[in-house]
Amino acid sequence: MSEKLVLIDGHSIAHRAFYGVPDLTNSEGLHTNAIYGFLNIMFRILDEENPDYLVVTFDEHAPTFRHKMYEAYKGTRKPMPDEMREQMPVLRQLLEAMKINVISVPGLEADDLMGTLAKKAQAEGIEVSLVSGDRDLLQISDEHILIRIPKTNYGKTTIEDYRPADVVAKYQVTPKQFIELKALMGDTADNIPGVPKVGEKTATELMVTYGSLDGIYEHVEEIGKKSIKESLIANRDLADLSLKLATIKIDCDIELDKEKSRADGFFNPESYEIMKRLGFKKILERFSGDVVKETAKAPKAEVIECKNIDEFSACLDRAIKTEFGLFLLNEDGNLYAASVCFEEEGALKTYYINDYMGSGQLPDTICKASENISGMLYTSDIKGLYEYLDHTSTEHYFDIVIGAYLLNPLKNDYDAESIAIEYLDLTVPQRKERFGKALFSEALLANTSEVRSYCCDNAFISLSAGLLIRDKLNETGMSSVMRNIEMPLTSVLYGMEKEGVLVKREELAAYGKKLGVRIDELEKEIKEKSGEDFNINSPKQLGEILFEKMNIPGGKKTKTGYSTAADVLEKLAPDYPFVADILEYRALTKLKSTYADGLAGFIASDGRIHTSFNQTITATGRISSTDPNLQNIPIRTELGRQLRAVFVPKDGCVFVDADYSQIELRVLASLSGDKGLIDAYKEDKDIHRITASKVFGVPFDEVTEQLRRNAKAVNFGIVYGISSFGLSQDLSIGQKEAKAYIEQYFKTYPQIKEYLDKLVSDAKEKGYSETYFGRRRPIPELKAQNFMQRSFGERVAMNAPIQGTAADIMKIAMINVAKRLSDEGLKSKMILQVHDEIVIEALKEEKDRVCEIITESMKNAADLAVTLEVGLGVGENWLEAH
DNA sequence: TGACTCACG
DNA sequence: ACGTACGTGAGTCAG
Repeated sequence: MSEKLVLIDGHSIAHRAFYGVPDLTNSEGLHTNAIYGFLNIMFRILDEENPDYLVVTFDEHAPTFRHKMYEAYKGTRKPMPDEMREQMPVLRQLLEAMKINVISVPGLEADDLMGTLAKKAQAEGIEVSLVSGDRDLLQISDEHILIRIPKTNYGKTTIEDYRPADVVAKYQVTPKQFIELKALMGDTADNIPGVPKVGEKTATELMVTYGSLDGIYEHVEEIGKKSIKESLIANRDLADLSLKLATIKIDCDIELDKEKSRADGFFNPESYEIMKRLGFKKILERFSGDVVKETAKAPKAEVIECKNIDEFSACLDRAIKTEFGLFLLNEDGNLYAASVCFEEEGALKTYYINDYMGSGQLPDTICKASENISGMLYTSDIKGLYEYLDHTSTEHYFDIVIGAYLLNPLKNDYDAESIAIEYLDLTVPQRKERFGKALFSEALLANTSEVRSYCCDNAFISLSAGLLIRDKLNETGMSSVMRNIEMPLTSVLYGMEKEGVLVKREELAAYGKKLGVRIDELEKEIKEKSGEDFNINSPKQLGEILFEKMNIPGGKKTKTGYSTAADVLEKLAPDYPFVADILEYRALTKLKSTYADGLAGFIASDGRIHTSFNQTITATGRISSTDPNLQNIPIRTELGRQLRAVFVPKDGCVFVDADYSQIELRVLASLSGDKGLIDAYKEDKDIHRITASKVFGVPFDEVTEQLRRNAKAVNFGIVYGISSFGLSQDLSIGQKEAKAYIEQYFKTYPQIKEYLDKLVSDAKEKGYSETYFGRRRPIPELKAQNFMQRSFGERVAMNAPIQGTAADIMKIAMINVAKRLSDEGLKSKMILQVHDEIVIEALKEEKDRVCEIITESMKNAADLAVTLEVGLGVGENWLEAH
């Protein structure tokens, strides 16, 4: 098999990446999107092709010969944006660290370099793949030179491959003719003038008819269109110049250094350091554990292994009087080992105890120590440690994961290793790199010293990063959110997860069975009507059946085929009963697989479902729920909401369910200070109806249902960061009409408009938005060049403070509810939260008191210009209570 | 693994 | 002109 070379046009791929990948910056504020996008494209190609050689070429900035020829004639290239310019040297530095042959020759364009290298490699019998964003290269495509043009859309990369046949198929000309085609039509981006009046269509037609530039001029008199003919004749010199400009050189004075170009050695300590600095976590995973260990710095604190539990206990007693990092090695309900890091005699020390097969007293020792902390405990994921810690108060606890989340809630995860990189510039191996897929119990037997190192690293990171994170929270004004909201909430959520919610297993099964019967009927009917045995759950197959086989109008969408989304199908359903069947089938299978069957798998041995409430996921400050998600249990359809009847209180209890009424709109009214909206709320009447009355100028009592619906949609839209398009979609009206509604709305409530504008301008200036309580959300999209991204940023700037403030209020309410239940010695327990709703499993005898507590706590969670109203329900199941 | 769809606020 | 509502999580298909 012949050898293979991948040649990458560095500048053009970086350029593509820069405009295709959303704005990214590392912790130093360096923009990284072009580098990141470049690497993704490069790795994608390398993974696909596994070449023997790899070369990346760059343009030198000095004007090149070909350009000079034209620049003398007219104009120059557009300058590179600063955000991209600053990335280029870093990219080259990284590629060089990866031992990649990076070539640039002053005075030579990347095209010419690549053309030459490709041809020379080909002459040696090497297969070449040439990667560029620039279609100029198509001219050197041949049977052994494949031109690959990556396109990045929505961060997703597709690659167009061109062999000569593909060039002919797409442009109707051979690669060689492609040069002349280009000479005729010109290319402003490449400064090729072309022949005036000749565009892509004319040029193609001429080339197809006469075969070449010379051919065209030989027959120039035969050309029918007078203006074209005249332009061709008058501009022969321009055509010749353009041809020279468009021709890529294949005879530059450069050789392919095969040894230097070997495609290996990418993942070494040097490149790891740079990737780490750039913050490319996903790519760091490509490095082997050995490289990671090599780059890891020497021990960060002296490690001392305790011989027995008493020794460790003594260390803990010293630690709890000061600031200390704690790490607990636990898995599957077992606590195996612990480490504690603190300053002693002027030096950082980490004490470690391995209690696997030891005294068994470790949990007790930890718990007792935690009750007597006078200093501050720093750790990660404290909610997962409350099994072993006293959690009646969180005053002396600091969770670095939550701290890091508050500082930047946009990250995907906050494991200790990433925090170490970001805040300490310290690389430690991840669990996977140290132990692979082994359980801790297995690793403790196989590799005790690595486990010790893992534990001690973590305790060290908790303390050192914790102190930095604490300081940064102070600097950013978020220490109050941390201390008064997030940390107290950890123990509230722990309690809710531990309590869980009782589910009637048999009724859930019966519900699923009932769905199954109807699903089978529908499936049979759908397959009969369509005359086809196909997978109804496959959007691809379904789309083809609907829009091709059955010829239903309402055609295309999406990259992969027809859209079969509900909003598309709903428009068809009235005319096609078949489509209505599909919709019903979809709704029922969703209910069955996600809820009936899905939830059943989560019922624990105590008959209850214990979800996870995640505190570090959302960009706005809401909590989320997983495994299972109990925040999206159906309610909007009758059949779906029946499911809620299987969530029940235990014997002797009822559900008390409280929800905020329009909390986000009330927050908006308060924060904006809009007199009209605040007064509207004071009237204590249907807010959407009042809005309709004011906006549409209709007396309150004469507001029709339709008008009220419209006003409601606008109210929602405002909270989402209104756009006329979005509103028009929601209401199925024209965009003009939607725009008129919005303008009318802003005329009615002028201070809302002022407030929203200010949110956007403030966020643009600061780079982040802020809730009433000081929680921040960075909005890098506001600086994007791309209109779409920037508009998104603007909507986010309007929505995040509103959604986030509402989330803060709810969290405060939950903390107060939990505190009062506990202070008053009540046994009732908060068990669920669904953003604006709380469910309490209340003892029947405590029910009335619980209703008072929850209502008061929620109403008084914040002091706003508008009262927070709370709806209350009591019932024997969730359906009844809500 | 990503795209699509759909459940909730 | 660009191509959209804000915030989530889970199941399924198809490559």
